[in-house]
Amino acid sequence: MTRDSLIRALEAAESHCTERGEKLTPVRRRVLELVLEADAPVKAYDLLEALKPGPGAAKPPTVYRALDFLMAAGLVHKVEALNAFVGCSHAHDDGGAELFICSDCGSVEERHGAPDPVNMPDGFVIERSVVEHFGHCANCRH
Amino acid sequence: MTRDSLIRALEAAESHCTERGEKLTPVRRRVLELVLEADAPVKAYDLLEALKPGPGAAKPPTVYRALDFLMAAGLVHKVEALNAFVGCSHAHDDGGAELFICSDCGSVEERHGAPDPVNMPDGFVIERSVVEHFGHCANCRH
DNA sequence: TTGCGAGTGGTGATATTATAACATCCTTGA
DNA sequence: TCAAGGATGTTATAATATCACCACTCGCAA
Ligand SMILES: [Zn+2]
Ligand SMILES: [Zn+2]
Ligand SMILES: [Zn+2]
Ligand SMILES: [Zn+2]
Repeated sequence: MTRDSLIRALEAAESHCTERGEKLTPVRRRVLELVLEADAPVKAYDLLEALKPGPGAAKPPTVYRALDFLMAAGLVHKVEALNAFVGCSHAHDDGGAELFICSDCGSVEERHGAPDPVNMPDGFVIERSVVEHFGHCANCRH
Repeated sequence: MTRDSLIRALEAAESHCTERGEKLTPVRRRVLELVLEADAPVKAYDLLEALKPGPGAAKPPTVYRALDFLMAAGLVHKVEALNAFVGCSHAHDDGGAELFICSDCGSVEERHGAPDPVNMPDGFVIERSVVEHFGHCANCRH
């Protein structure tokens, strides 16, 4: 992610929060920035490390609170199978995204609007879906 | 799961392992039994507790090794979003299953053969997919 | 102005989930 | 008999996540 697009993403996040009547506070903004800067899913404790140099050394709850907020706002997604987090440039409030994660380079592509499963159990109503595909991206195929 | 079907599942698991040239040892068998008995995804440390009464009190590695083995054999799946495990009655060696998990009662239904995603990034090759749907089963709809 | 209350973040402790590293035991077959 | 591999036991620790409590700030109403 280039410097410019990072700045644009942060501005978009700012107004996205405002629209929701919420505040993108400095801590939250900094965490989002770190997640967006990373070129692969990033771990909570790596964020913690990255925040250390700042004035108050951050503790775990600080990071997890920020991540919870950002996830609720649709600005960050959790990769469940990795216990790691990725930035989202779409800012969609609906929970679900379909993630394609390259096991070689760590790059993550996000897609939306997957159709409902074909073979759903009778009467089941989906509330939230976790869909994570692991494999090799076009750049990493040998 | 009834007593009878539990026994049948264990027998099937036994022969499934034999076919693969592997052994369903007592620890592994016991862990599989516990997972199959549960009517909801079960946590590793709950298994650990359940194994305690036995002769040698089990330690974490024991449980995780058994789970690793059972997952490799396709007898157990991990629910990534819950850090929990469910038994599989299909014994499919290919990694992927599509899970429908009721947030009310914890019941899990498994389906297979979901079609490839429609909107895949260009050139991406999927190796393993995690698909977990959370919602409400037919019994729990209000 | 004063005081309340919601929201936010700091802090120390702790809970939960998972693995590393090494020792022991047991089978199997040369 | 002995070696090799695999399965398990054991101790410790790493990695991930939450709890409980306090302090600060801001907006707002009495
Ligand atoms: Zn997204
Ligand atoms: Zn790649
Ligand atoms: Zn299965
Ligand atoms: Zn249900």
